Order: sequence, then structure tokens, then C-alpha cells
Amino acid sequence: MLRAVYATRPRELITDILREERRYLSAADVFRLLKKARAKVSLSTVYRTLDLLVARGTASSRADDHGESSYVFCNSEHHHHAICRDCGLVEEVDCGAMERFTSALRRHHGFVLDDHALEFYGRCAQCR
Amino acid sequence: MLRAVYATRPRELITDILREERRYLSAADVFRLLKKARAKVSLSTVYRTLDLLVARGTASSRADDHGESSYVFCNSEHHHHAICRDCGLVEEVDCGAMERFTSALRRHHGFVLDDHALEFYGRCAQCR
DNA sequence: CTAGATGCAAACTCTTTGCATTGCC
DNA sequence: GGCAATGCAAAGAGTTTGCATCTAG
Repeated sequence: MLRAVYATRPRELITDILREERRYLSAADVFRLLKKARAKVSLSTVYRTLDLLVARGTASSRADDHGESSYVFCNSEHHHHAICRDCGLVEEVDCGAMERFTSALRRHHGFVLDDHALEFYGRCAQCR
Repeated sequence: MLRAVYATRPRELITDILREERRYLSAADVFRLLKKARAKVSLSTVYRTLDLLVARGTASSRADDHGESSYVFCNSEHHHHAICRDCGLVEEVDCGAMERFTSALRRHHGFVLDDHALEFYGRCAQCR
């Protein structure tokens, strides 16, 4: 039998923050934003909730060069991220070029992309 | 005046391991391989050497989901990695498709790729 | 009422640093 | 010989865990 999952206040708060920010946030970032909003949620709950969101597909995570993990809200299952180096905006990428690219990669290198792992970095339209 | 850098035995050993393995290795992996080869090099030297190689462009690093960093040997300056999920093989990607892809991404999303950050995951020709 | 969630503090993992010693050139 | 590199142990940073308490359903 499946384990029940409660919709608690801390979880709502954390999910809202992630959905509204629309950029990668570390656990410490989320914790800081919670404090700024005068919500008292422990750092461990932040970690536990972020893990939960990733497990449910509501967020995706990545680790930076210094071993700190960051999390971003996700709407759809199958998509790729274009991340702005300046403002941090995370935008979904889903255009035909993607498909053409993966098939070319297969032809030229024999590589079959597991495209869930793709992420792109650059600068968005605003920041250019 | 530039700081001198010595070609020491530990550095040779670590560089050789990285060059021969041709896949991402954590500091602990390198340390393990050194021990297997009966070379006694401290873990801190492994870390320091890996940092040095990255700084010199001889290696590139990435962090996994658990905050552990891994390193791979690099030949050329400008390239992208295609990483096999099965065997870990890291292959350089450098075909026209890449360029066509980035220009399409710019047209469709207004995103300009900083393409040094690109990495691709999938399965290589052998592992398929 | 009961399984699940939280807070706190301690434990853990990976990485970095300080300093005495060793080694390259 | 002198500056650079190494080893060791201790310190750091980020994350996870154990357990008592609290709470959603």
C-alpha cells in the first residue's frame, strides 16, 4: 500500500517559492526566502521537501561545482532547460531543432541521447 | 612573475590515470586507482592535482547529484562531451549539428548558448 | 487516534586548509 | 638552497539522520 503524503504548510510554502522564483535555488536559498517571509521552517524540512518534490517530478535538481544542490520547479515531464547565466531564468526548450540535433548526434557519433538530462546555459533574450 | 609548477610523480600518476580511463572519475576513484597501482599519494594531493588540471584546461569537472565532483581528461579547448550512461565513456562532440542546433535555439527562444557548458548523456555505440 | 511531518542536534560525506616535512630544479 | 609539493590531521560546508514532539486526515 502506498504511503500517504500530507499537504502541510511548510510544503506549500516551499513549493510556492520554487514555482514563483522560476530559477534554480539551493536549499539555503529557499530557507533564506522562507525567513524573509517570516515563515519558520527548519532547514531539514527544506531538504526533505525538496527531495520529495524531485521524487514526484515537481522539481528537478542539479549540483554545482562546489557540491551544493539546487532545485527548480517543473511543469511538464519531458522537457529541457535553457538557463540564463545572468538572471538565472529557467526556460523550457521544446522545438524541432532539438530533435534534429539528437538525430544528427546519433548519425555522427553513434550516440543515443537520453534527453532528460539535457540542460543548456547561455543568456536569455532580456539579458543579452 | 609566474609561479613555477613542478612535474612530480604524484601529478604524473594522476594525469596518466585520467588520460587512460577516459571517463569521469571522482577524487576517491582516482585515489582508489592509485592504491591499486600501489602508489602512495594522499587524498589531498589528489584533490589539489585535479584542481590544477582543471585550471590548466587538462581536465574538466562536473558535480553529481550527491555533491561529489568528478573529473575527466580533456584534449582540446573547445568541445562538448557525450557521456555514455552505461560504460561512462566520454566522447568529444564536434559536428555541424551542434552549430545548427545553437542557432535554432537562438531563433526559437532568444537564447544564446555559452556552449562550453554543454554536456550530453546517452548511450554510446558499444553499449546500445 | 495514528501514520506521517517537523525541529533540533548530532552524525556523515566530500572537500579544503594549516603546517611541518620532503622533493624538484 | 629555495620555492613548490606533499602528507597528515583538523576544520569546513552542505546534507542526512535519529528521535522526541507535533499535526493532518
